[in-house]
Amino acid sequence: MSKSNNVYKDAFNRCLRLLDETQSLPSEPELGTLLGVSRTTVRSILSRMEETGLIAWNKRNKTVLRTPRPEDFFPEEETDSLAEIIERSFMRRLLAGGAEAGMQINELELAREIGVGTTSVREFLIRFSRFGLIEKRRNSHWVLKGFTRAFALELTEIREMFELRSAAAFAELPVDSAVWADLDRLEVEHRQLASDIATRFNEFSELDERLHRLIHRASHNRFIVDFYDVIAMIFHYHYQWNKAEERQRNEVAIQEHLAYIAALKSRDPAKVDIACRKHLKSARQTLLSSIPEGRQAQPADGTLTGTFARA
Amino acid sequence: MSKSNNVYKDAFNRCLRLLDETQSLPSEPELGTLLGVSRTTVRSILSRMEETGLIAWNKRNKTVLRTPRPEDFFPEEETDSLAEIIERSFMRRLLAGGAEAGMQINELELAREIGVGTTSVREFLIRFSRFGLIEKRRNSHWVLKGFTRAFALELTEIREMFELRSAAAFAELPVDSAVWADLDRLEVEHRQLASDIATRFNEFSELDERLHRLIHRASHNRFIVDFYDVIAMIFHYHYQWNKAEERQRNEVAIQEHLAYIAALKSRDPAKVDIACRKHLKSARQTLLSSIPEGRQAQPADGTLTGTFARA
DNA sequence: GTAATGTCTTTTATCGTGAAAAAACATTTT
DNA sequence: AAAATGTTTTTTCACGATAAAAGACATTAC
Repeated sequence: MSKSNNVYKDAFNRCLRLLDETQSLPSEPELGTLLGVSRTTVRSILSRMEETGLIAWNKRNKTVLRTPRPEDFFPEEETDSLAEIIERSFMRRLLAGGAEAGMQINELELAREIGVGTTSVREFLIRFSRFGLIEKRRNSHWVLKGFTRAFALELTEIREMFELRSAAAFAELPVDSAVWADLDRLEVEHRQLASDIATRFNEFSELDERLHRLIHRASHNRFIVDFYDVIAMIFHYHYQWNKAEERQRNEVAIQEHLAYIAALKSRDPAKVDIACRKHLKSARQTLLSSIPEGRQAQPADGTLTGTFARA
Repeated sequence: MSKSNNVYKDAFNRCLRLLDETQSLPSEPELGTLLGVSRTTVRSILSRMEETGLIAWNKRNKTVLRTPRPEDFFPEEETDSLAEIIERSFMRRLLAGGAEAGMQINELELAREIGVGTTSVREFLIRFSRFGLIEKRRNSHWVLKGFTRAFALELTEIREMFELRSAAAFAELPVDSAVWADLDRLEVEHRQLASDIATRFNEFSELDERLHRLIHRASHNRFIVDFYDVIAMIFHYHYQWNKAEERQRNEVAIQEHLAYIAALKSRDPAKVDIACRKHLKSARQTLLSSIPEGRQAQPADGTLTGTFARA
């Protein structure tokens, strides 16, 4: 089947949303930058838009003829990259339970179950291995290390080390640095979210990631910045996994963030250290509480497949 | 061409060396464990040994008939795994000069030049990316970030953080822990090497890695332990790259190691901290001095190929 | 009856191939 | 002549296929 054209479909959908706002589209290179794709893909998009009567296209002239209808969009599920599909599928199996530490992971079976080629699965597993949840036996299978309490503790240990250092570096950034404006913007968004918490509490995770990434970037260390990918991945799935008291947890976290932001703005190392420690401590608690020691939940339905096999 | 049988060839060679010592070989499963391969591979090895008259093989009876001759061995270069071949080839290009930050890496070209399939190169690059020297542009090429001073500084920053913590954890290990025996053994080896330094100075790098890995393991943190892979890789190639004053550098390092070991054995946190800091500081100096700021050496011969292309 | 050997099956490692997407080059338009 | 469009080439991404290697099962030896 070779390669899916999800890049084209996704960019097409995003381009459709642009149509609402303007009467005519910009030049091809400009559109390419806007959508983050090559001109080749832009031209495919324009071709289809012309065919389906959305625009009239003649050289530099791309006039919008009508507003897009729901049926103009490609189905959402066709816009995901293979890597995303595999990751979701793999994580669902991992969190669905029955995936205990020490189990073997079978590339071929995983590929068959997801309905993709083995190469893509292999590449995914290699990329995924840096999260510390799986390990390769040379010339043989992968071993699941498990989403355990030990994992969470090791992860948070590094996180705390890195974030304390980054926060300290952040506070020392010159006052004319652009980060202070970014921080102000994040503060405003935090306040808005805090006042709308009843309805928008699930928007917190995105804000959370943005704040922490901003702080980590102050370290100017690629290993620290890259490590946030591990944290972000875990929290992304953790938020989906642990919905208990989500609203209350997020409400607390927002207040901690605001205190943290205030401390950073004070540029007082001692204050920064205290606020940072406090937030990290409760973040660790939240994560740990979602991983009961002897977690071995069985899947609710018959979904348990042979992806993970007893060793 | 599918897959090379380097696992078999390498295990065969290693098995040949066993022949010198014994009159008859152990059982197939035992040999498998010994050589780290499956019984399937063991049987292939035994078959060939029988064919070439090295052993007489009848069921459980594997009698050695003669000592192996040089021509019995497979050539060394046929025993390397593809991943090793690709890594060496890639690193040679990287260190040969002309590989400046920002350049593009071309998978196809790299594959062609090394004479392997693109899949293997892709997988290598994904694995290699965790070292922080290259970065992927989505749906597009890889970008070389370069073996620069900034890289070395970021690397050592993390290394120092991790090692100080590991060393502190090491000193707190109970006295009956097995690590103290390992440490004693390493101390002896260090002393032996120190007295033979004139002839064996190039054996230091292996000892260096063993000591640091032992210490890092005390952290009981997979991220810290795994990070040593990055350091090991860099130092491995760095040792090949920078031969200037190698003997003297290693002599100093051995003394620092011995002081470090003594500090650990004292189990006094303050002493450990001092010895660790001192050694890390000179390790950083050594690494930094091998990366002159404006390094842009051109290759000595016409080896510069299109693997790295100007952006 | 445990542990080896003998045989058969499954999985991993690697390649060549082809479509999607990017990038390079050539031509036109303003 | 700078920046767009039109055209061609190259590269990336993903698949199925195949030999090497691992693993499972059946049989024999002690």
